[in-house]
Amino acid sequence: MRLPDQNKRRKIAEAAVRLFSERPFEQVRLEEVAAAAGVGKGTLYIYFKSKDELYYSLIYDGFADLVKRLEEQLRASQSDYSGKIRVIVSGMVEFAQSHPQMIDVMRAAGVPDANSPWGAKLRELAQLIEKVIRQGIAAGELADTKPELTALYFTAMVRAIMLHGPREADAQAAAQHVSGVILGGIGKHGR
Amino acid sequence: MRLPDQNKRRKIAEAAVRLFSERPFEQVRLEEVAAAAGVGKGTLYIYFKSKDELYYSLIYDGFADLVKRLEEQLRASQSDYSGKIRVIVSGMVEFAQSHPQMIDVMRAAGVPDANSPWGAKLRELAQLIEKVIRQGIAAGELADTKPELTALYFTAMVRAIMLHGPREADAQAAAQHVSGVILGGIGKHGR
Amino acid sequence: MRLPDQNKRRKIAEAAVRLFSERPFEQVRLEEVAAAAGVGKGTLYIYFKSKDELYYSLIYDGFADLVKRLEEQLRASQSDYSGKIRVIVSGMVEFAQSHPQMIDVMRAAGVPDANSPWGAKLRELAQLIEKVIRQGIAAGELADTKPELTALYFTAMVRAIMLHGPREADAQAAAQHVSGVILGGIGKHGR
Amino acid sequence: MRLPDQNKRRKIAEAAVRLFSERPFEQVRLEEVAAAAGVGKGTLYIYFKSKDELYYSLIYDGFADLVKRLEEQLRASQSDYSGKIRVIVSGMVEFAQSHPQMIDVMRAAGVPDANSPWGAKLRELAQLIEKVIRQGIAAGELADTKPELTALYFTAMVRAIMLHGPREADAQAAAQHVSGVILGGIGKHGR
DNA sequence: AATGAATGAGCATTCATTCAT
DNA sequence: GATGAATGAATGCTCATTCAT
Repeated sequence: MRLPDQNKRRKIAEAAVRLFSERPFEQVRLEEVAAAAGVGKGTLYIYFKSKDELYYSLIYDGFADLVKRLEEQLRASQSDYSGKIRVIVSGMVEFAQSHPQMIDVMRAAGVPDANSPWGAKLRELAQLIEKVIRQGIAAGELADTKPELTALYFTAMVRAIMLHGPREADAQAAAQHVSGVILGGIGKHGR
Repeated sequence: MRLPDQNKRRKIAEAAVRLFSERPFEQVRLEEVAAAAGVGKGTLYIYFKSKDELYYSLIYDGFADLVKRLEEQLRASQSDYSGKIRVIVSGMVEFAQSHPQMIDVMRAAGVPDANSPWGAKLRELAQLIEKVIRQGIAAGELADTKPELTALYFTAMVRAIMLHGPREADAQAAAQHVSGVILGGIGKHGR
Repeated sequence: MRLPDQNKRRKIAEAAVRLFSERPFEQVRLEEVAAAAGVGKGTLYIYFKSKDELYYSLIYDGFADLVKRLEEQLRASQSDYSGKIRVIVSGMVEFAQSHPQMIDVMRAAGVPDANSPWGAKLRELAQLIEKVIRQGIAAGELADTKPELTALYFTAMVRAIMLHGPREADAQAAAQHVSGVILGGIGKHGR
Repeated sequence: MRLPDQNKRRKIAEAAVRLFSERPFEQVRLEEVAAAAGVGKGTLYIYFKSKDELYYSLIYDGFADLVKRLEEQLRASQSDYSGKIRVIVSGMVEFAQSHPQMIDVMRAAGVPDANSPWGAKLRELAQLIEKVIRQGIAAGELADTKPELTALYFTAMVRAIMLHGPREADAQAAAQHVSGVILGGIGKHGR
């Protein structure tokens, strides 16, 4: 008797992420996913209850991973709040780079149901960012009238660059730019 | 002999926009679109070659409309470049508000094929924004190292608010915030 | 525009009855039914909501037809109650002969849900028989302590002959035998 | 080395009979049977070659058991032929009562292939009954032109009562009624 | 032009059976 | 012997598209 192989689950997830990032949900056949993962079609159903569950669990895992990384990086960071903002943006860009699929996966997954596990994770990410901004404001280092909206811009901007930005764009340079705009805007100050 | 009835075409387009904004592409049945438009299923094929063509032509028309409005508003505007930026953001938010479907329609439509008509329109919008920024820089009023990236942020931020922003959010207040962040960032400039 | 063709519905029903009588429900593929009926697979779903509905509507129609025939034949018959019993058995055997499939179709359909339309029809048949027996009893011509059980024997006996009886068995001779056993059993023997 | 455990085989058979009597063949999953029997799915295949074999062997065993009981009861009985008929019907009803599943199991099992082991057993039952009738005729106690058909009625009538008869129906009263109808029909009425 | 009946490719999911452990 | 993870054939149903009327 073989035991449920978590390694196999990972192979399936990886194959699925790849395919779901290439084509929208409904155009990905589970048969392909199985073939790409090197398993039988039925095996998918041992590890995931349905196509939907497979799909959404990928998104959830992706976000959960990102949130976890950011929390660790923020905890480790000793910098001021501008620095923390840069850490967040940089982390998000880096994540988007090493998981190029996730961006597309997220694209295809419409507006999250607030109650869905992955919708909750997305909200968690926004709240993490919002918290940092508020702390920065309290520390007198940042100024923002609607941090909850600004938090949304982070993901939106990173996503925009990843999706539509020039392909050659050096990721860290892009991250710098995003951080720069968020922190300083494009208006000339000091005048 | 009846001529292709442009009025009927519009009724179909309106019904389609409504439905495509409620559910993703693959979940909208042409039969529903026909029913909602009050025409027969076969009639759709007189005015649109296929489901895809119907869908993408909606997006194209939406963007074309937006670009046209913005060009007019910018031409009419006498303000400085900060003001022009505000005009653009405000126009985009207003458009998103009066065409709440478009946002979702755009969401569902993956990364545009650069060659597709609607991809071209989207690019046109970005270039319009980029041009204003560059002119602002030339005029010494704005500062931005990568205007082509910043241009992307506009749509991304407006979209983020529309999709995930607090429902009560007053649209023009949100537009102000977006403009504010773009123009001034959230860092205290100590100046 | 073609109108829903009731002729086509009948062709489908006929093909389905044939196939369902050859093999049990789950072994009949709708694709075969469609092919046998000379229509496309999707056409089945225009006339029947699902495989189940197709199946049960066949049974219902079969029973409804039988009940209707029997009622007519009884109304036309001038004979005494023994004669009426013979009319019923003869009608049932004749029906089973001209619809050899129905017997098997009914076989596959387990115990009828009392609430299902076809369960109701089956009950109607039993009640029709029971009523005749009770009238015969009231007329002093028949004697039976449990007409509601006897009514059940009719279908059971006809079915048994059709399913397991010798193939050469002349149908009307078999009907005679069934009637004979039943009447011998419940007829008063002048003692 | 363990020997094939006949106790385990029986547990599987019991679980299977229960489930096959609740739902038709194709709706019973072997996984359930295994679970209900408290064994692993693979174990079923040690004791039964396939789902079909499991199923038909249940039916065979049921009929074999019934035939064996009837033969014993007939051998023990000292009564006349009417009495023997009553013994048979009573035995069948009793059997159906204590094996309520078998009735349904038999229902689901289409017309027996005459060559299948269980088809042969069913035939054996019919022949047992037929033989008694013929002996009764020879003894001048019964009269029947087609004992081979009458034999079929036994099972049919018992089955009808079990499947469709009123639930409250006292089993032995029902048996009496069946015997009564049959005997009234084939008994000499002193004329 | 307009219609909706007809079509059939396409696909998620189930489940009997196998086989590595 | 016993197990249950793995497999993939099999099938009901949907829906974009066509076309007879």
